[in-house]
Amino acid sequence: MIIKKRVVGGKMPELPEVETVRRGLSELVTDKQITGIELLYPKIIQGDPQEFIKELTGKKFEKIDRRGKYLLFRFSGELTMVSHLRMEGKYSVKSSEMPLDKHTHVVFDLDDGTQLRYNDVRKFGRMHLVKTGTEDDLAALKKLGPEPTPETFLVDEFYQELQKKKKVIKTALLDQTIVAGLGNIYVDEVLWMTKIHPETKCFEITHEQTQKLHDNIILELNRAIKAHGTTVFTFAGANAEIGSFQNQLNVYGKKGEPCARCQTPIEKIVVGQRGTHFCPHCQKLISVAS
DNA sequence: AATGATGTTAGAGA
DNA sequence: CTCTCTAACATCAT
Repeated sequence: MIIKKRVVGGKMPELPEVETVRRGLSELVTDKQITGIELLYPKIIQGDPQEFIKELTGKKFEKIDRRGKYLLFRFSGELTMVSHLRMEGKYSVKSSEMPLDKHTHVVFDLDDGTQLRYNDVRKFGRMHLVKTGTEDDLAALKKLGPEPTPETFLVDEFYQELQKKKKVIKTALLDQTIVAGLGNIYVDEVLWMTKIHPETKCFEITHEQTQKLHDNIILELNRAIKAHGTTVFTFAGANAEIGSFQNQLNVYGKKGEPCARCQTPIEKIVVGQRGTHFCPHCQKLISVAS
């Protein structure tokens, strides 16, 4: 007996966590066939739940892709399930013998006696079934900015976008339309790395700062992917913490602790209704124009 | 005990 | 179109 159950997905599904889930789940479900689906909380499904069950039953997992924080499950029959974990969504593959967790909302029965289970305490996650190739027509994916890779995320375009925006940089980086994948944690980290105050107006950020910010976004997300995000994998009842990125955070959740660069205590404020951590010494607000 | 905060995003309203 | 605020929901800390 090796692995009885495995939970893939942690509490912080930003891009690195979603990518970690994608990689972990790919190994667990690829080539398996869905023999049945139970919807314990049908609101997770966008569109007609009965149609969702009917269409996917009998289909086989071919691969899993990712776009921003969205998982794209590719099935036989030209079907794609677009899945967003929102705040606390998690997938697990377990034997059908294992009791269901209290917050399991969707169960896919697989042809090897296991089940792919979707668990989500706050029920914010959503799944959407579309014909493969039409996923970009979904409003959510259509407006998504470039993936944060050197090939797709271009400094000049980034700078042009920022120059057009009147809102503050923290809010802009969170909204997924300029660049996809950053969430509250990595935005705070990346702004600290680049020494930009989170309330800096986008149009006030210089080209040089934009270049550094761009490079740091790519660097930081890749570092986090390498550390497997903060994902917790569960092996046969014993927890094994594989994701280790929380050890590399510099400001998120560090209120009152000394800044790693200058020892000034990290402050926590609210920006755009989101908790925001920064170093008041390293990240000065240059202009207060509003 | 009641209130506020918690990783996200769609949708409403200005 | 852009921007801001709230709702969706459960749990935990204060």
